[in-house]
Amino acid sequence: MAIQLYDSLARDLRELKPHQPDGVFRFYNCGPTVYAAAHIGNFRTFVVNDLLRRLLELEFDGKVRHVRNITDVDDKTIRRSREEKRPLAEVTRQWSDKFHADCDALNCLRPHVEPTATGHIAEQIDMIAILERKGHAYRSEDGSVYFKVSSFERYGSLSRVRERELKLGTSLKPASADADEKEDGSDFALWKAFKSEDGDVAWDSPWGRGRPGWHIECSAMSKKHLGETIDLHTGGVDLLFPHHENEIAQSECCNGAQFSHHWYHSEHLLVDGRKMSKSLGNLYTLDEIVAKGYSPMALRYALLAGHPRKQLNFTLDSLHAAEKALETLRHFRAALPATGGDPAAFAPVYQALHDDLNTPAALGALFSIVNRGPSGVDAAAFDRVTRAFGFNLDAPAAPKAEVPAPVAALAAQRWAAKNAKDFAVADRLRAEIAAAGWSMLDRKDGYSLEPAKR
RNA sequence: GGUGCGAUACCCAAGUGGUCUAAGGGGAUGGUCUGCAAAACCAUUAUUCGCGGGUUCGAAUCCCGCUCGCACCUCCA
Repeated sequence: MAIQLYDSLARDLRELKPHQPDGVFRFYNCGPTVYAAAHIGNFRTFVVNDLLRRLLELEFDGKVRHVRNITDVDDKTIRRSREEKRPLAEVTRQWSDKFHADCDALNCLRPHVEPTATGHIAEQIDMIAILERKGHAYRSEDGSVYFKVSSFERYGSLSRVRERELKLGTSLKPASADADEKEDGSDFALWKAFKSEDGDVAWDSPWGRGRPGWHIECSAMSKKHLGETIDLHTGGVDLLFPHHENEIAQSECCNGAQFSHHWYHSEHLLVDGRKMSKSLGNLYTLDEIVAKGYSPMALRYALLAGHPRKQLNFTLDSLHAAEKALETLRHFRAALPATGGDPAAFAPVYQALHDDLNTPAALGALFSIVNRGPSGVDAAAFDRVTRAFGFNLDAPAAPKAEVPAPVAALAAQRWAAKNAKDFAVADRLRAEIAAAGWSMLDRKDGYSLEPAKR
């Protein structure tokens, strides 16, 4: 069964397939802005895209070209660089590295190409120049260049922004900082003239010194690395408008060709039923999750436990559930015979994944198989299916915490008491160890200590 | 004000006209095992799907109304 995926532009499920004669599936995923550690909401999008990438590679026999950019110049990165009095490149390098480390921990495959905005200034300038030449862009007094939205008939087809604008109450129309420079409020910057706040971040261009606007980078990098027309463009729902709407306008006006055959947007993560925000204190990074004793793999599982096109309410309970579920999969894998079994047994799992990335249904189908027991299950087929999900079952469940000396001493005493069959003392010591927040696990030949489970 | 999404057991979450007396995970409870625990394994845990109408032989699923929640509306994945 082919992969069916919701298309945000067509507003319907559509089959994913390569459109170029070489049969390579071209896939662009809007990547992170590297000015701080990414949070778990960002990672939901990247984990979902990683799952999609894995399914595409299975479906098209590895003929997939996955591009995910890094936004390394924008208002936020510049602000961070100035606040810390460090060069922009140093700041963005730090957070790119951190992003990569986090993605590795979450078992996300590296994209085949990971272009940066600063590495594609010339390509962006080229596109802007073409847009200006074709009459889709204009210069303002200060040397900025704006895209003329009214010059693109189909503008708003992705987000239906036209309908929205018509009905928009005037009171809510926000005053944009550069409103005076634009001919129309919905026009957007292609090139931003240099301002003193930009410090030393500036490039020469036909319009003077400045820097590219945000939207143009994806159009330029997509064109360079995948061509004028791609098979799929993805990102979080927040990018639907204005970012992707603007990308379509720029790319199609510049190239005179359809930009992407398919658009996909994954929904946002909520934390404890609310939007993540610093003021609510519910914004987590991967490091914070790990510090709470959960594994990155559990986070991956938890992020896939809800349907990607539905808001997912993330809670620490969901990480606990994920950790347990992964443990069940590990035990099941260990119980599988080396060979034999029906390789087609996991078809319902793939079927659910191919049906618009229905990860909850797919996990349900997987556990239905697991619950029937290991006999007759093909180990290699099981490994393929866990690899498709991107679950690395060899990854440690959780980092080992250091046992405090007093707890270790109590444990040694209890082990001695137990071996002396002084069970009253042994039980008392177990209770003390538990009160200290630890569990003592007895085996025939010894014992180990673990932080107490909730 | 506009746009979109959602409401399924204690929590999370599939299912969108009959195979649903509703998948799956967590939790809880009981059992096997264990000196006792833990882990593992086994079993149980919604005749019901926000509320009220309607359509249909048949509805969690379609239609109408209502209530509640969430998100988005110019640079946030």
